[in-house]
Amino acid sequence: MSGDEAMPKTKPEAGSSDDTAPATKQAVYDTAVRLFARNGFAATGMRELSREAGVNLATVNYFYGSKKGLLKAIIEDYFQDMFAVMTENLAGGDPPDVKLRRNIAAVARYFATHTDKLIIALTELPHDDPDITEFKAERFRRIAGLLQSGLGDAAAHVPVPVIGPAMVGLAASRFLFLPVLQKAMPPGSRGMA
Amino acid sequence: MSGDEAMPKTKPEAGSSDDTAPATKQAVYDTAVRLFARNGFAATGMRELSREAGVNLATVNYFYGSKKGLLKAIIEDYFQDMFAVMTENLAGGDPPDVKLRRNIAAVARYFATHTDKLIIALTELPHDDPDITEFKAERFRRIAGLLQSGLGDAAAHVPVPVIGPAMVGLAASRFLFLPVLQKAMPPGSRGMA
DNA sequence: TAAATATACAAACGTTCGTTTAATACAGCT
DNA sequence: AGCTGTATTAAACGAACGTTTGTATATTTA
Repeated sequence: MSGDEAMPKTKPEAGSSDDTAPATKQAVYDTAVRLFARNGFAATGMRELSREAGVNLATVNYFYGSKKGLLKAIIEDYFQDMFAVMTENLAGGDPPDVKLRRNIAAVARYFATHTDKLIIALTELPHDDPDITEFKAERFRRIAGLLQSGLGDAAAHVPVPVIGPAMVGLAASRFLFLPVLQKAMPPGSRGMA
Repeated sequence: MSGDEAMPKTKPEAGSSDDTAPATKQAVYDTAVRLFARNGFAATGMRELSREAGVNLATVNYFYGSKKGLLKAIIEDYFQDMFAVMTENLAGGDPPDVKLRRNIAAVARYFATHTDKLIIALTELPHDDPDITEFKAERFRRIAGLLQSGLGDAAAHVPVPVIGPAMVGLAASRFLFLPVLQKAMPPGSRGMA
């Protein structure tokens, strides 16, 4: 159960969306990631958000145009991160299985360190605001294409429709719901469903 | 890839929560399941709900006390279904692996036929309204205990913390997100992430 | 029949929503 | 100093929110 592949890279990680952004904008962004992930997008109000961020109400719309614009900025950011991670780990001349392995490890590490963004990107998925759905769909396609081309001919043996849901299942069971289920179980117990 | 176990049962399935319920109450319930699953709980308004159900606005609170009470009724219903399915399929003197296999098959079938309820029970999970979270947690514990006791000593080899997330992963990747991801991909394409 | 109960309704309650406007503070620059 | 553009603010907007009230209509019970 060991390999000698190089340690897969997960990106140095800039603060979030824009390094030159004013502190106020950054506070809005960070607070939104936290609140959207914790309480859901629809359940998070602009006043709660601005209050928690220590920022004026109008500041949110000033920087992001609208509440939905703020959500899109977060999602866009998430997919840019994923794109960077996968681009880096699927590159090189290594055998496809090595590249796939280290890519999955890197993505899993990204999930673990950016769980809030993962939650935002995944949990509202079944709810179809056509606008957001299409926005996400376009990014999904690019990621899928990246995986497809990164694996080359080997993609026929590990097709995206197989590896894709597998990774979603990993993310869902381990990073989205597992912490919740564990919290739900009595501390000494050892079960969940 | 075949077995001679009996066909696992998924329950005859009553309409929903109460067979003696007035048509109005039933309409509210069915519409709520559909809208909550499609648009999310927080994003679904009482007026939209009552309009779609062809029912007066106040009727919802009359039968379910509050919007949150309606959500709880749906979740309660979902867990009762699960409890019934698992009780039935984990019973009997068959070897634990047979019981486990047919139980998973039955649960998967329930997921496939009641995807809306599954979405409602799972997607809002990471968002912690303390009230709803505790409500779900208590049901989770009962389900976990059921699996634990149904497998007997064999639960040590397939512990609930292993089989639980596995089933959540199955539900998430196959019944929650897969349809969305497929819809997001161009028809002729064959990828997703 | 008379009383009681369950169901359904329209209208309005007070609150909160996301967004917009107009004004101000404060840089950097000429 | 005056000008310019970015950043920030308080105040207000109409719309929608979940809930409550009061009343009307069936249905059941006695």
